[in-house]
Amino acid sequence: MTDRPDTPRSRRERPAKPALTRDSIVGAAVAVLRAEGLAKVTMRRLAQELDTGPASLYVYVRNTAELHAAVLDELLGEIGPAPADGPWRERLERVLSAYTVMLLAHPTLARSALTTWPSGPHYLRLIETLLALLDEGGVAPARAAWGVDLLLQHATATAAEHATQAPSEDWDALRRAVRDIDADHHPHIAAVAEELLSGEPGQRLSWGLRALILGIERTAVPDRHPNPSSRRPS
Amino acid sequence: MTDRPDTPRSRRERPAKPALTRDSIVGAAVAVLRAEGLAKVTMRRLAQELDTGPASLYVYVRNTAELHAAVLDELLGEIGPAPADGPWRERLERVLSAYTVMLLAHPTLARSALTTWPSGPHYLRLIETLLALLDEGGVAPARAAWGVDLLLQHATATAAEHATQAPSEDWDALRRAVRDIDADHHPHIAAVAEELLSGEPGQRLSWGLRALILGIERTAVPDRHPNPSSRRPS
DNA sequence: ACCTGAACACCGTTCAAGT
DNA sequence: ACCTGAACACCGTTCAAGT
Repeated sequence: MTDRPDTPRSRRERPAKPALTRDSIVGAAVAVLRAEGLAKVTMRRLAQELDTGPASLYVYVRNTAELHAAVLDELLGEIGPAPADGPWRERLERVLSAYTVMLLAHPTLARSALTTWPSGPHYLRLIETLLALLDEGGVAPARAAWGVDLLLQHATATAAEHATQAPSEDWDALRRAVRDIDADHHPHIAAVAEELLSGEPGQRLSWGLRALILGIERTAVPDRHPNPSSRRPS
Repeated sequence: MTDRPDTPRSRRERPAKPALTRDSIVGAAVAVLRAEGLAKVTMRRLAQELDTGPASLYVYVRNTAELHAAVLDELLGEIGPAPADGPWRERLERVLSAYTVMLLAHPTLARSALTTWPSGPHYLRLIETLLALLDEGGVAPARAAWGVDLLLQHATATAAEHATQAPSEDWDALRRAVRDIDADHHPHIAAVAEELLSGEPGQRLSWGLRALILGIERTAVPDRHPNPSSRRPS
């Protein structure tokens, strides 16, 4: 922040044009995300922020989707490490909740995370943490591997669901449709109408995660190399 | 298609301007979706298709998200009824697979379905079918109600994951990252690297659905009215 | 190699004015 | 009430030309 008079600067009006690098682009993207949401994290807006034209960004970032993935990985760095004590199930649930809560602050980012596979360092660290906890719980490695995918997908999709433009407008429509259902044509919906709509978001997330963990523990993954002699009972 | 000379028509060049109704808009949307994908199902394009200006569509459709939801419900009408024989688990899996396969043909539609809650008649019919199958399997109603949400979310998210613009580009990045992982820093990832990436999409979907169903069956939903005297063991 | 101005080909939505 | 032209305020991405 200190002004260094010996630094040559061609323009005096702006607070020093930042060097154009991948990091400076992602940094600007995170700043805009925080201040105005993902909708404003566009190539054009970032170019403006970095005092250049949109075309320049394409030297460092393949496209908008890749940029959003980089932003997500950056935010992922901010969820703390896994809690150290307590039963593994609870710790697993807490890590995934923290991930979901972070995404809930930026649901549109969750939406893009479902489509573009993140592969940054913080995402890999999260996967490592989840695998370690499942391993600690004695979950068979193959199930754990596929399970991580299922758990992250659930967490991400749960956050993404909240990325509506007009919040609770189509949710209202569904609620009305379920409440006013014709019991003759849809007896099962009518019977559980209240339950379909009940529950705090936090309760439903927690229930979903626990159901998933149980299912992962107890559902055998198909053999990768179908070889009768090496088949172990599961 | 027959030309009826007695029908008054102000313009002779176009094949008769269709009446502007919600149905004609959704119909045009489905046609464009089939021919060119959801990316082209825009207000402007539809207006052009219906020989009017984009502003006219807003009389019948609140916004683009609502339009996409209507399109999804329309397509939902085309997946046949639930299979009649076989164990309930298998039939449940088959209904959800059919839903997923339909969405896989239009992954971007799956993406929007995660955000905008559909509430059309065909979607309600699907929910009814799922509840009926879970009921047949003896799954407690409250678990079935929350479970339907989980199952549909999984099916939708699985399809949405395939909605990449540049297919298998970031997936390649993740695969490289996992294969080249540093075993010292990420021992668990290194140990199951192959499993993380293994499996046919169909196998993983099937495994995921079975894990979910099991978890739903066996995970108790929290009491809605916490009342000690009415608490039943689960 | 890196950077960019300008262009191409689009968007969603609103609003005042018409019928 | 229904419909619309025109405008407002944007997009992502490419490419030829510059340094």
